[in-house]
Amino acid sequence: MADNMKGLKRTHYCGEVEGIGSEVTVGGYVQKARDLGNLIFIDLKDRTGIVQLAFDDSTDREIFEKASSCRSEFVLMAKGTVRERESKNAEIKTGNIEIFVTDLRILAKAQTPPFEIVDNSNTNEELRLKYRYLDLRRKPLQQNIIMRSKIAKTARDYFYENGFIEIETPMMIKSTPEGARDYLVPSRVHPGSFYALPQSPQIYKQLLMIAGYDRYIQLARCFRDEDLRADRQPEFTQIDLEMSFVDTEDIMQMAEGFVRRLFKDVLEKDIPTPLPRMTYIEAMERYGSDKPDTRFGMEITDLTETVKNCGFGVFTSAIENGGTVRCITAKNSAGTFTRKEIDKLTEYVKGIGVKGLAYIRWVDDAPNCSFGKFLGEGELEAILAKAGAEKGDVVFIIADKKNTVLSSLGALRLKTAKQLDIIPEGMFNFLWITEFPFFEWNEETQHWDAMHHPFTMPMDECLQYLDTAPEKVFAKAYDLVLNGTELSSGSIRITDYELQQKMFESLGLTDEEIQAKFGFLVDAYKYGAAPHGGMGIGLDRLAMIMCGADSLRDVTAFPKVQNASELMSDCPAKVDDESLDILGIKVVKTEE
RNA sequence: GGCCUGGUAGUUCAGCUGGUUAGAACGCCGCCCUGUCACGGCGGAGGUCGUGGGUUCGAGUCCCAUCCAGGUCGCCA
Repeated sequence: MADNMKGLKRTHYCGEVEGIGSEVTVGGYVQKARDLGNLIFIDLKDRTGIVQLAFDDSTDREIFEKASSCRSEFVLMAKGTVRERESKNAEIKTGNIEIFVTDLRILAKAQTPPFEIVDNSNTNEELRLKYRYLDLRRKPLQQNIIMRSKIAKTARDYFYENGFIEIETPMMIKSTPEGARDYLVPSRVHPGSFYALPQSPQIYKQLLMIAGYDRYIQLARCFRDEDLRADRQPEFTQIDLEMSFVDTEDIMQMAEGFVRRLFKDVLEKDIPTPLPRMTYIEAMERYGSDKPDTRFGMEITDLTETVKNCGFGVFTSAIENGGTVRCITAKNSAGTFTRKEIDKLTEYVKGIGVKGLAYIRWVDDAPNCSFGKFLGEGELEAILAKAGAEKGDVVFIIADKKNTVLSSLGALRLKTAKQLDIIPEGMFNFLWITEFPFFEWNEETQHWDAMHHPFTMPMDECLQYLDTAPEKVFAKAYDLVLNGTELSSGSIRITDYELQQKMFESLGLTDEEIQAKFGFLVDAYKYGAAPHGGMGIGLDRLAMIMCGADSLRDVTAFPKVQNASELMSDCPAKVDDESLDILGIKVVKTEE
């Protein structure tokens, strides 16, 4: 039987013990016990830090015996006198003192954990996730979770101070087949009918604006049944907000105020505002991405004019077919990008839909050009000059349709930068991306889709092209990018009933479809709505970047793994037939 | 769904072109130790080499399949 806490009350957290000569009581987990024979030291930890417990020959024998039986991760409560250490430890906050223990309780023994619970654990993540409650005892993870809490608090503080009202929207809603796949929840009362978990509170927050709540905020859980990435979990949290009587500028300013406040309060960093802005088109042209990482250069160069008359058929035929030829120049990379490494990069870009990768690798005096034998006199020099290449550089060139060239060079830019390790640490580069195209041509279905969502307001000057030239319509949409990660996405909404109808028509939706999918929302706008818009800021991604973590798993208490299961509880799991019967569900296909 | 990487004591890893009894460090257990803090010393236990099949006189090692995990493309209005 374990001891109890009777007669003891905690006076201090471990990391906060002070006051030589005073009597304190602490509780915590054994980090490490050092038994020197007639002298025992125990490092006791809690979420605030570590304090050393000391036992020697003047310690009561019973307590001493108990101390010598302590093992890692035992849960203890100890009462004693704070005294100066004979030899100090500058590494820890409480390194000058120790507690000479006069009462010790073993509140719980602990099995030897399946992995060592230490700060710099190298243990396989699969195992740590299976025993997540042990992994969460580690300091780095505790600090991340605590920082996440501070971020959430700052968000509430800031937006409450600015007149926002926190309102909860439902977690069980109607499935809308647009966008990501929904997680479905079967209804018992209506067999064969399903709720969906929200991908975002989008529709509800717009309804709240119609209802006159003016400024809304919610730390909203969102769900998307799509494959995971390091920066994508199937359930995640958004700092979701919406404002009335505003245009783009007002919302961006509000968001910038939040960013400034957040980094000041949580990281004590000054983020200069206004934050830089870039249109979608400029971002694509310069970085090949709608979420460019601007912490390093290596921007895309257009070689089309330079090579349009050159002897290399791959380039000229791409241009003749309306395509383009562009490149990125990786400075001082010829040592890293050997022929073998370039072959790997070629395979990589082929995987994202490009036919090939041309390169010029400039080592020594003679640039090694993959298409050199097709070039006439002076042509190689012209390309190198245009690309800004010098000795030691490698130029990567792709010729294809414009969109393909830009996005593949954008991907290559990131990959090569990571390989070259030229992305600076400790920087926080924010960037607004504005003026998104409203429509996106869908090759599969051969019609125009909404790039953002169909309630997004077109820019005022683009309304004239709605019927005639959809490609010229840009949206009042704005994404906030941080270090190449899409942090937030927002827009001004269409508040005009007639315009909304027109947008649906342009997207090829029939009246029946509109009514079935968004009938209640469309109807609501008949009753009058102030101009409004908002955004959703990814709390998890924000926490990940602010913590310097590489994965959302490091800032999520109980994350899912790549196949969307949770290793600790082993969910999702089958349910018994009776439960299915009640729901009127029959499983016809199962994974073996 | 595609591609890439990985899976060997509790943990992190080594194990060459197939060849005696599969090793190391840390952890764990026992004994010793009065100023440790990566304590130290001595001793010990611990392995179906992810799983299944195949090739071979012989497989941790080669081949096929499969499972699990990570990364990524598709996907993510």
